[in-house]
Amino acid sequence: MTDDGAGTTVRILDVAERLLQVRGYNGFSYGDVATELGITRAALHYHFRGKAELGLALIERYAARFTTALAALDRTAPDAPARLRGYVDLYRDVLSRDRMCLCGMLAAEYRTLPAPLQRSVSAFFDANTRWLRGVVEQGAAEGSVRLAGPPDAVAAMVLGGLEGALLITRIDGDVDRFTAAADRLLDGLTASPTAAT
Amino acid sequence: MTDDGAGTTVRILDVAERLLQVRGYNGFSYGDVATELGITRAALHYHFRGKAELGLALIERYAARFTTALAALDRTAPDAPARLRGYVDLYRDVLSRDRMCLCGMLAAEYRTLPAPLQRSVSAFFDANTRWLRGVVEQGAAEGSVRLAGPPDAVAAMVLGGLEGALLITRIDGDVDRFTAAADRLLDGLTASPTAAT
DNA sequence: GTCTATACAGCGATAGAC
DNA sequence: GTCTATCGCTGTATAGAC
Repeated sequence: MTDDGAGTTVRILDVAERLLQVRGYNGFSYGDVATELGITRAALHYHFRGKAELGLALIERYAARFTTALAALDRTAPDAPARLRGYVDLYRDVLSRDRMCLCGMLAAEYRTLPAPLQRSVSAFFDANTRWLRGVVEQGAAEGSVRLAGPPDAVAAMVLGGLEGALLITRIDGDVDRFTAAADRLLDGLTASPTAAT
Repeated sequence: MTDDGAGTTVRILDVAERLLQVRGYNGFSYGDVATELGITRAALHYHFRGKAELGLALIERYAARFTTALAALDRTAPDAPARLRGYVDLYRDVLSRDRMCLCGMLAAEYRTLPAPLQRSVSAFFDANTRWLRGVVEQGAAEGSVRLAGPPDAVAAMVLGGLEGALLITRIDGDVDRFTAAADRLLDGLTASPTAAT
């Protein structure tokens, strides 16, 4: 391979990603990352010109992973309700690792971010909303999803609902409470009132 | 009155509150507040021993205001659906001033907060969840709310859904998108799929 | 590719004058 | 109640040795 041997760049990304998801962009420093890796801050500047570049790389890697996961759901999930359940699972996995969604965290700090990061965060949510809108439109067409409003509004509700449930339940790390809240969110969409989980 | 003349303490709280709701706890400094008020950082330390004490005062004032607003809803709103709509309005008002919910912001930064702030943030969400649970239980009893699961889970869904919708729509300040998403959140609760109210 | 050394701005906080 | 002055620490970032 043509990487840098031990894959220092990847190890930096891994550590920084965890710090960003747990503490936020303004809550971790180059020093935190360097200390944890046993290298110096100066060494970090070799791999990433500055904190903004590191942050941008983190968003892009995260968004790429998400895109892959959504494509996998498109392939494997048989129908819209299954895709929505799979989408919820993506968020629950984040919570079960004691983290906030990387872009949800950056959404809170949005006004303090360098412009390129703002653009990437915004693009992440646009892509998620588009995917969700497609799923609920498909579900409405095949009769498995009940649309009580414009597909865009339903997509925004699902996206916001999951980000918010993550934000709140992460306080005490209660995965069951997240799951219960997410189930209520979905069964207003996918279930007839008699078939609750 | 027995205040400090021009009400400097209140003016500090007002400025700091806005900075906290827009930039987050780790995104503003004593210097930011002092500069905006035309005083020095040292003067700030006269009114608040440190940033943590300022933060605590901000949460407590915010929570007290919220408690007052919820009590007002209990008095003025005729039934559960009206109370829920009034609750949504509280969040929309925050968004229309281009801010994030103060405690929602602190929830994102939770892991970086001093312990007293963590306790206060946690208490804020507990109080909101209790109030929402009471409202949906009342609504279920009077037949105006359809409970698809435990009242606690429904309350968590509403709270998380609104915090998340706020978090996401604040990116481009789209109040209409927030309203649309919040409406979808509520009409899964207050409308039956076969017969809207 | 990683280091030492360093620069410089900003942070929260304190002491003491006015 | 606000100021000046100062402290100690941390922040990001750079230059240049190895």
